[in-house]
Amino acid sequence: MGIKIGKLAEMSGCQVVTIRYYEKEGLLPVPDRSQNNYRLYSENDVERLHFIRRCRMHGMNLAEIRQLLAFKDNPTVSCDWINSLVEKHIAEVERQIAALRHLKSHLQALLRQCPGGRHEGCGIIATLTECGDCPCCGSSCSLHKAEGTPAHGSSKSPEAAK
Amino acid sequence: MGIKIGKLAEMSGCQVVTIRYYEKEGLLPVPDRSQNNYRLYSENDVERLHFIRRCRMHGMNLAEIRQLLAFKDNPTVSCDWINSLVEKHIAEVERQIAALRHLKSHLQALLRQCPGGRHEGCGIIATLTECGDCPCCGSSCSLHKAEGTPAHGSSKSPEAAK
DNA sequence: CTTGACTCTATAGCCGCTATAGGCATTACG
DNA sequence: CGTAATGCCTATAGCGGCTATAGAGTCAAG
Repeated sequence: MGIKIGKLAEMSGCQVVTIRYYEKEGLLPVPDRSQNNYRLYSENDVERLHFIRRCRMHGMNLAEIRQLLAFKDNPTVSCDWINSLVEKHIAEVERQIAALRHLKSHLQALLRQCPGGRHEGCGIIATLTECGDCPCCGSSCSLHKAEGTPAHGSSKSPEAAK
Repeated sequence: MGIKIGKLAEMSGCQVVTIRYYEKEGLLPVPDRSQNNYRLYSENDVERLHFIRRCRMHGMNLAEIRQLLAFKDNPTVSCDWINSLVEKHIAEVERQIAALRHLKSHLQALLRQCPGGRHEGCGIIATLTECGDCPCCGSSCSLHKAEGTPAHGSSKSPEAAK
């Protein structure tokens, strides 16, 4: 008892600022303070933070984690909704995998448009400029509509937790 | 010539605000204005916006699109870097697919922990609480580290463009 | 003449953090 | 004892790619 925030961060593999953020978001309880105003955590908090981190890695967002924590703290109703939640996530993951596979085939088709080394008339630019149906799957291709494809280009480098 | 922003939005399948946003970001040129201060676009702008949208659907971020547009406007150098860019995206997409597949197996494992209908001792909660190795792949499982898994839970519903 | 559809600007919010600035507390070393 | 390196504190702003809201001007139809 009396774990400081840096130690907790180390134990849970997340950042100090993230812990304070979770506190602000109401996922972690307001902790005791030492006489010099440092946050002091207990073993309970360690477990709770681990739970939160594990949920995050399973793709849960903070609102869902809040619900799960509320249930965990006070499991008065059936947990069927948790099964449904997980099923919903599985379906969403499957949707994303399908979208990414589709995207991949598009990108591969793009690559074939340009053999490289050329100084003008890049086939990739040309293909991206064309208004016609896509060479991969025609006018009904879902890439022609706004689809919930994750913007992989903007994902941070993992930088594996030290 | 003289396409108003609403029409352009309709033609390109994106929102009016998004067009203004692209202008602010320097992807679309500052357009002419009608005498009542409405933006007026040309066929060139239509093509440019289509190009941008198509790039977005291929997972390019705005910085990358800026580069592609600069090249398109003034293709003085070799386009090899565009091939590399697309290859980089393919690799990233593959990484995400692998991560999502892994995540899916985790979620499915979670589902098996709880047959449902029970009023306490939910197996999913218990599994997420446990500190031990994950039931799917042991302590070395990448889900135990911070991995660049897209937060599918927070993705907006596609709401397919009208 | 009012209603409704469209346009304009400016600002704030979304998510889950991450970064920065400025300051206090503790500890190690000389 | 001084001082430098940590670690902790608060508060605020920024990331990406939009989306939402507020408040106001413009225009055509009924």
